[in-house]
Amino acid sequence: MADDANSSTDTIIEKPSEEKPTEVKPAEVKRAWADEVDDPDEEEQPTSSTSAEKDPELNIGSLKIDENKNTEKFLDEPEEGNIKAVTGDTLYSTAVTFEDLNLSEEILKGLYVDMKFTRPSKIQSVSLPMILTPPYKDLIAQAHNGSGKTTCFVLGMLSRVDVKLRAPQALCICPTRELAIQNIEVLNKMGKYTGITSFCAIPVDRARDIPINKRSPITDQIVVGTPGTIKKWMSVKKLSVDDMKILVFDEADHMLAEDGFKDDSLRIMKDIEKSTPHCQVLLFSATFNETVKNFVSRVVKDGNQMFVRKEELSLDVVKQYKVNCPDEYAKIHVIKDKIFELGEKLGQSIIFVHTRRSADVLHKALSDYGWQCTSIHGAIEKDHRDKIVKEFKDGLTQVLISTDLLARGFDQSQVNVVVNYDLPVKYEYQSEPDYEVYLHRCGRAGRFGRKGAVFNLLCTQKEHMLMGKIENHFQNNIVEISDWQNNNEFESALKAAGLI
DNA sequence: AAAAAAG
Repeated sequence: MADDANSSTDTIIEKPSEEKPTEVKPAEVKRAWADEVDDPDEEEQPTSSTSAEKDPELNIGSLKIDENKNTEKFLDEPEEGNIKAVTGDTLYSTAVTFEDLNLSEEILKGLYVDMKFTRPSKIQSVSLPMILTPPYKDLIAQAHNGSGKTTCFVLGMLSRVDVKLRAPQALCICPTRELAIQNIEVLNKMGKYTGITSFCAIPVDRARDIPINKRSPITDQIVVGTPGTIKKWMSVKKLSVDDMKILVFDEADHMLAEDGFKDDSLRIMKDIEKSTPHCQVLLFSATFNETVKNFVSRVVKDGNQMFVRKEELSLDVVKQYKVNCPDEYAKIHVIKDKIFELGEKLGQSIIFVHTRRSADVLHKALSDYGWQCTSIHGAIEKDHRDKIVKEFKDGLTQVLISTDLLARGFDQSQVNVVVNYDLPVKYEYQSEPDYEVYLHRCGRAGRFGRKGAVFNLLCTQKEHMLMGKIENHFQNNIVEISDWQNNNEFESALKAAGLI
């Protein structure tokens, strides 16, 4: 990463007349998310003269907002540490309010009334002007888990499509069915008053599937789905890309990784390029390792880029612990006696496991002890997967066992405990931890700056070694719980995490 | 020695 790349905003280019350009200010101050409202720095950052002319109440460049505005959401919001904006020759204004973005009345209504949003988060205020301002440059955006990336690309898609044109104009590609469903739900809620319609292109159980040749072409403006199904719809010409204006990759590092969906993603990108000269490409993720960062920077050459340093990516508000477990039995008992008994009344928990089989085994073991929980992985019937997720999101279940199916993107604000029953490892080198997946798993807790705790259950020498590498990688100290049977240790852990 | 998607 070019560390000096954050100062390239000196050239002003022609902007639409009603826009008042101000400098993109890469946040350089390190701070914990939850400190945001108490942080005196917030109010003392220099104000740019252009924004002062525009509205004396509005202090663009800092995060101060009109005091008449409801700042409730503001209090909850995570603060982005160290974003670097490489803006090339285009100057963008950061948005302090959603009104600053020239969003339509209909979209604003969806944001305020249905989403109950009051003000853009940091990533939103920086990236949305880049997305919505001509010449609609491509964008690679990295921001913390739970900081509101989905809103960025959903608003981008909603704003850029023409509701009068009954043809697909925006496409969002996700790594799992669950994420596609979640994104389309956000989209539909935010776009409720726009008249824009959407289509979810994901695999369904065969019993419910309508043969594709019997289906009519998609006329919805926005399509959200998984790579295989999108490719299938495109190949039979039921998904036209002729009018495509904006292409989004959610969890983009995984979508463009060698061992992820690279081939599918590039195929789709090229097919769109062939039939539409100017389709804006947006890549969003909380993680971009060096390899994939280099690759995506080549794929999306002339776009805007914002990255976060890896040491600042680990969420401070989500406290991480390592639990010494002498054997597998101890791991199960930690979950049974500590996570269930202490954690249950605190909210919801997700337990991550390495394989489908261990998900089944753990689920059965806990059920045999009489504990209610559910489990999800890719070998489960799709209708049932949807049901498990819905029950969990509706708060009907408290503990969900999952493979890495839900490691990325899954957004359930009530989750404040994550358990790594085993640590994620790289496929090629199983002695190397998968740092990105680790971070994504942790990110299931502490959504939008909320408190959370992660318990890593360690048994073998290898697991301790993996843990050490993770601590070293993110340069953070993970507190040890030495006695897995000690209630006091768990209680003080939960207390330190702010959960009790 | 994997997960997911999809075939």
